[in-house]
Amino acid sequence: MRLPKLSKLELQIMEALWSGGPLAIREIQETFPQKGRPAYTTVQTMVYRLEVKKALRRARKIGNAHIFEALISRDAAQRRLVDDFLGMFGGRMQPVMAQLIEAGNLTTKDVADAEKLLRDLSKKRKDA
Amino acid sequence: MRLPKLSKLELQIMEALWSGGPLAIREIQETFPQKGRPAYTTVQTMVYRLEVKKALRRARKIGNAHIFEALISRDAAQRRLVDDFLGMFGGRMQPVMAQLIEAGNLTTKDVADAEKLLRDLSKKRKDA
DNA sequence: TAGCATCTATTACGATTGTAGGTGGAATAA
DNA sequence: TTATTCCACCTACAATCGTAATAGATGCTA
Repeated sequence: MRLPKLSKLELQIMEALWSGGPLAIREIQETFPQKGRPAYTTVQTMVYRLEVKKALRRARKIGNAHIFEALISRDAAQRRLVDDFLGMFGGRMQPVMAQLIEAGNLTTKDVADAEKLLRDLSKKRKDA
Repeated sequence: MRLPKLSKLELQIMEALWSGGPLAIREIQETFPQKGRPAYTTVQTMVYRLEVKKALRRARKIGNAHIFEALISRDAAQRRLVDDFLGMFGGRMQPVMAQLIEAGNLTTKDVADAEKLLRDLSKKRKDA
């Protein structure tokens, strides 16, 4: 499993590490909104499981608390997520786009940005 | 659970019903490619579970075999799928698009189509 | 009608995910 | 130094999913 599959909660934990640097479990837990915040031990359990999956590791210790850091990149994790998602649609992009647009998730600006990104990317690929 | 969450396999089964009309379990099973086709009873179990979730129902009987039909629309199911997916990204569209494009999942044509769809849609909304 | 093929219905099991309690040890505050 | 707080570690458990076997009923075929 080069790129383990991460659940939503696992992703939220990874997100804390990606954007907040190495953190202790208590700190990760506190990145969740008070409303509906999971128990300390719940976060702990998920962190341990992420450790088993080699998605993160213990970087050092402060007092008796472990400090964890991400081992896989946000990009890699998201890539995996997108792949799985597309798999749900049989890999066909068209219905996905249609769905995004009809549900109003995709704005004109998003599409314009996408266009620009595509242009830049194809240019870069030509250059290389 | 107005819109139950469907797994990949469940979606594939629903897909058979959506595109193939009411089907018997054997028929659903045979829509899977020979290579890696799940056992008859595996499909059966999933169909039963979809029945409990009210995603499909027994429409009638032929001989002693039940014929199943979809109760939820492909659109509704996909909407749910997209929502969950966006939830994984914290609801932010931008990283999703970036990911799709960088992974090469999104072509120039896809974006052009999206643009057209957006235009048509905003026109329709203005008209209404 | 006897037997084979086919279905239904039930049951089981391992993996994953979300949830968290309990126990004991370490750090800190008084 | 003692009491309180915080943390680590282990254990548990229900729900969901994928997988399928088994047993019993039904229908078709020779």
